[in-house]
Amino acid sequence: MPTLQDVADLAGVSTATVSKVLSNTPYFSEATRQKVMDVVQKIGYRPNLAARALSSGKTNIIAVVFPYIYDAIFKDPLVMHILEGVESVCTDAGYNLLLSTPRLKDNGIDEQYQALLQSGYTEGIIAIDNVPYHSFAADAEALNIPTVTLGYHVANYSVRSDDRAGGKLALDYILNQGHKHIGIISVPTRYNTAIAHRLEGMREAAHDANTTFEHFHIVQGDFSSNSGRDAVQKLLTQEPEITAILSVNDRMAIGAINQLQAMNYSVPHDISVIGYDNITMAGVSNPALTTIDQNPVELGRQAAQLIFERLNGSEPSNVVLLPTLIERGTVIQR
Amino acid sequence: MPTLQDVADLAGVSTATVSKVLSNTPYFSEATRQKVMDVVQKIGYRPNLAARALSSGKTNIIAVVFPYIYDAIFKDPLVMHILEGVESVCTDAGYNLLLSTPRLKDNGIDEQYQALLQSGYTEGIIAIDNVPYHSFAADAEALNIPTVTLGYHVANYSVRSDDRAGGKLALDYILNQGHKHIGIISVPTRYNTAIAHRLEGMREAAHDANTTFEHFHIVQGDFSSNSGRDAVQKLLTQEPEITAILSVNDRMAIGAINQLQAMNYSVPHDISVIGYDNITMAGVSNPALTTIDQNPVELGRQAAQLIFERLNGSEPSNVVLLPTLIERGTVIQR
DNA sequence: ATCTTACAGTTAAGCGCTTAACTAGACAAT
DNA sequence: ATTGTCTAGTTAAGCGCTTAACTGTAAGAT
Repeated sequence: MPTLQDVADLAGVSTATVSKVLSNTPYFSEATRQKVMDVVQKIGYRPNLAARALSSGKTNIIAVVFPYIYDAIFKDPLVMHILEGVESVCTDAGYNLLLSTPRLKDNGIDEQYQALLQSGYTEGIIAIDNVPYHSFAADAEALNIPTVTLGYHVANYSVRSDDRAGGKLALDYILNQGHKHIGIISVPTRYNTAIAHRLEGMREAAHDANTTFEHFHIVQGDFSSNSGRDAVQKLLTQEPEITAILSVNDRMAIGAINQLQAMNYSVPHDISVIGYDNITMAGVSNPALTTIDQNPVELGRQAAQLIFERLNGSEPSNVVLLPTLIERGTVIQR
Repeated sequence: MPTLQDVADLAGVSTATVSKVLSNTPYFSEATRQKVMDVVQKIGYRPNLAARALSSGKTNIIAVVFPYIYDAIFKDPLVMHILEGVESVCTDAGYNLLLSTPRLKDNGIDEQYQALLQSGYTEGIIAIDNVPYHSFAADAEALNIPTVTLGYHVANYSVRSDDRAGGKLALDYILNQGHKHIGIISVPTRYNTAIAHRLEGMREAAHDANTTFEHFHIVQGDFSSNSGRDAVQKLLTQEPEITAILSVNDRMAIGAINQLQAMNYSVPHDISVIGYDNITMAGVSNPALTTIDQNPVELGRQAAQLIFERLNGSEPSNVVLLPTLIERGTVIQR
């Protein structure tokens, strides 16, 4: 593999000059630039990034951190869509993407993650950070690595979806369709701040509609569609008159629909269902699921943009994206 | 950030000794080992990987290469499951994962991908490589970077699912259930060698059952569930007596089911459907989809294992994994 | 008593870049 | 004629590791 030295020799200049030309640092003449670039082209020189990293600290690597916790992250389409957004911006900026999936250990520290942070490899970190009891982004910031958070942890430099608005949007919609007896499928919120916000939004919607959130029936699942099935059974024994079910994610909503159909309820005619996330499946389930879209690709994009702004020395402000309602076939007027 | 030199100074030994201790290279005494490790522990030293990479060529980075082509890879659950398997093995081996999504350019070369390959960052490459007209794995091998292929391209060092066996498995099953009038939803095979093999397997199954593949009706989709819907309509106008439909992926199968239901056919009573891939949705669709599972997580695992064997200097042989039939609710006896 | 051999550790070069500090010429201003 | 400033380039140090080559000691073999 050709080195800078090779280029310098062939072009008849010093390595410093080659380096300057390649990084567009003054001062050099147009003639020299040409000479250098010709050689670069000819021998197919490309810089050794490890050497550059060691010497300059610029690694051209952004790490995306997905904590490997309660839920298999590789099964979560939301995560993948975020990754898609991050990828597109990083690629355009000429950066490489490193995937880190730290585990939450008993002593609070994932050795490997810590080693990565201290390895000098990561110029910046984008971390999904919505587990209440540990912030992987904070680990990075502690080492002065520029970090952007997706979620609710660190106040500085974060992008997130407005889950409160999303929760409100969902319940507002259901209430506006005239539903009174409503069931909610949630998860234990200590696992997930985002979900807590969605419930807050629902509480707000209830209040605005002059009813109280406590009036509704709420059962806990664990994000899986099976837990959605179970939830339906609990819900219907608690309150057989339910006409609408809100789920805090689509998978449980789809599980709920399947269970309802198995119990010979018709969706939406007997019972309406609304989900949250707009996963692919929501568009092709039967009937197609009405749900809330967080626009996760855009979340990822914005996060990547924020990182680059930080790397360029500016102080970007947080971004909060508004979710949107996707009306499909599982909610009707009552 | 503390350096090797710091450790050496504090432990009262040379950097060479520290390096030896950390890499377990003989010769040093147990006493020295203790001294060094104590200091390492105390000041929280962790090696700078860029420096190590420059000096030794070992970067601790494996790149996973997903060509960004016809289909948005971040939407493909198969890719994600493979990634999951790769991740688990790499993490256990203490390696970091770099994600590369090269584009297929007109001149055949993705500058950024090429730059990555020549950057010295990647110790090994795992490439999904099933686009017939370009091998990204070959690009890497050309630069002497150990590569493992997922797919059909390079003969040396590859892991793949036995798509021929899978195709045969699917059609055998349908034929054994007594179906005679069969429709097949495929895609243009010049896009995808794996699909071509599945069709080959079906051809074999037909032959074994003393019928001919040409006897069946075959229509082309594009992997999307919408194209599955369209396919059903074409299929039923071509041959209204169809009692079973094979799709080469689950998404089209699910689209097909939705369309059938919309047309008031009952699945499986009027028409049986079998998919391929066993995506999450297959388990929770209604009725749940009978399909073929490639065990993609294991594919990823095996690929990672192969890479590490290559890095350790051995010459592993290719692995071919057998897919399995997942019997659920969309196929019945006729 | 001498020669090996094994062990414990050090010295120093070098991986391929970047960059601060320097040189030297050309031109403008005083 | 002197000083200052700008431009175009070079020299050389250094980033934090690894590793080949070397030194010195102690034990074992003859």
